[in-house]
Amino acid sequence: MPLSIRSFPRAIIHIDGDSFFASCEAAVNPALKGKPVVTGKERGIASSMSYELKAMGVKRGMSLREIKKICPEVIILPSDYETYSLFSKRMYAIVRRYTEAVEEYSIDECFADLTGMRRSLRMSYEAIAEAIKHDLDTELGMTFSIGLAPNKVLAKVGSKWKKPSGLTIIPANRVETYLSKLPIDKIWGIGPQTSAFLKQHGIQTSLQYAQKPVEWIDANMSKPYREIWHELRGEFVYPLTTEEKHDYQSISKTKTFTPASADKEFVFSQLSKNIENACIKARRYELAPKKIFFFLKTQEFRYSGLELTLATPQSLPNEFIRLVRESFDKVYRPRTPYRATGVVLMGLEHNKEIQMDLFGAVSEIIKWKPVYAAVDAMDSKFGKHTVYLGSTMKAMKRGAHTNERGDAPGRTSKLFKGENRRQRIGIPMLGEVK
DNA sequence: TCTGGGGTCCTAGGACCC
DNA sequence: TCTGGGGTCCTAGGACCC
Repeated sequence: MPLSIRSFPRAIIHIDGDSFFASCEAAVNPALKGKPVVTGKERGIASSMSYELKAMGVKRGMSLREIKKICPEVIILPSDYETYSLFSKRMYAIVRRYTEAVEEYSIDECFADLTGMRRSLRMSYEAIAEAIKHDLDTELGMTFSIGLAPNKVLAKVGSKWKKPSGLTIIPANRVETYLSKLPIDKIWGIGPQTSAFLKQHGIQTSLQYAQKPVEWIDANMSKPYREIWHELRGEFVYPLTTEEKHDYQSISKTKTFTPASADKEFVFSQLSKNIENACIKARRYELAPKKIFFFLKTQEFRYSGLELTLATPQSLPNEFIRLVRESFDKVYRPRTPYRATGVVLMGLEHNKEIQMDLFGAVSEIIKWKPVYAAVDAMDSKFGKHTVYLGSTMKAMKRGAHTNERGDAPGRTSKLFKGENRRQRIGIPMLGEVK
């Protein structure tokens, strides 16, 4: 019995940039086209690689040393997220020429809802998908893979079906063809834990999962996996999130440093820097966290951390740094080499909602406000960390010669030429925060 | 996969209230 | 003082994604 006989109740496309970071690099520098290119130099492991390298068996996460053995003429580039984000924005803009209903899912992927567009565009869904692909490929100078299906999960199956540069259409009445040989762990949202569980119950393929009786699904699976089951059967469950992001549940900043360090002040300054960065982001979205979680990560990848709560939600780093300083010794173990620190800001409220009842605390915040407004203005003019706190200084100095991407001349993208974005002045003007 | 960095959502259980 | 039932909020931990 067919899973679903309805034709297209909805037409959802998923668009996925092929080898996105490596392709952006080649689009900016055409001399790289057709060459084995990998990004991730700053980490020493591959984050994105061109199809020339994929053909040789190079995979994400592989060490660059290993890749050099496989392909001695490989071109290794550091990640340049500013350029990639720019291409990402261009991708969204092109898709929006066809429909406003676009979900910006990640830097190299988006969903769009084409339902009802056949009439206004006088094109079939297939023709619309082809036109979008044509515009993306020619205008961005790289290829994209597209899936067209009745929902997001199946559109994802489609975009992965043929890569690179594929366009795969999965109508509801042909779902079985695509799912019958597709391993269940290839489905978006089904990870190693769930596929191991399903395997124990004799389920290997996506079709076997989709064909399980609803009673079995309800009795054995939690909500996310019940929803996936419905989508695999051609139903529309997951709506697109098309509004611009203006809210976060949490904001986090973590940074690894090599080599690991047992120097207490250095480790603390790394935390201080992460706090500053997280607060910059919170202010950009006008969010005020009321809780902070900070942690240290040892060389052995063990974590120790602490969660702290503020009397008043706010987004200026001073108070967070003071709090973290106070309880730092509860987390830090002397003579232990740490490889990373991180902070997570939680309980985020929109600034307007902050009540003005705790007079002392609020007036303290108000006092600092103009200072940070100026800091944010300088950052947007000259680049991040034009100005930073004294407690962050150790981290800034060391950053220049550790694994920071750095701002070496010549690596600044041509796309930002003249904008002076990467310039760093580094005046510790706010002084030490105790 | 010898391991970056940034997120989301769901579930179960406890505290507390009526 | 005890019991029953129901609601809300919060937290910790798990699983997954790019």
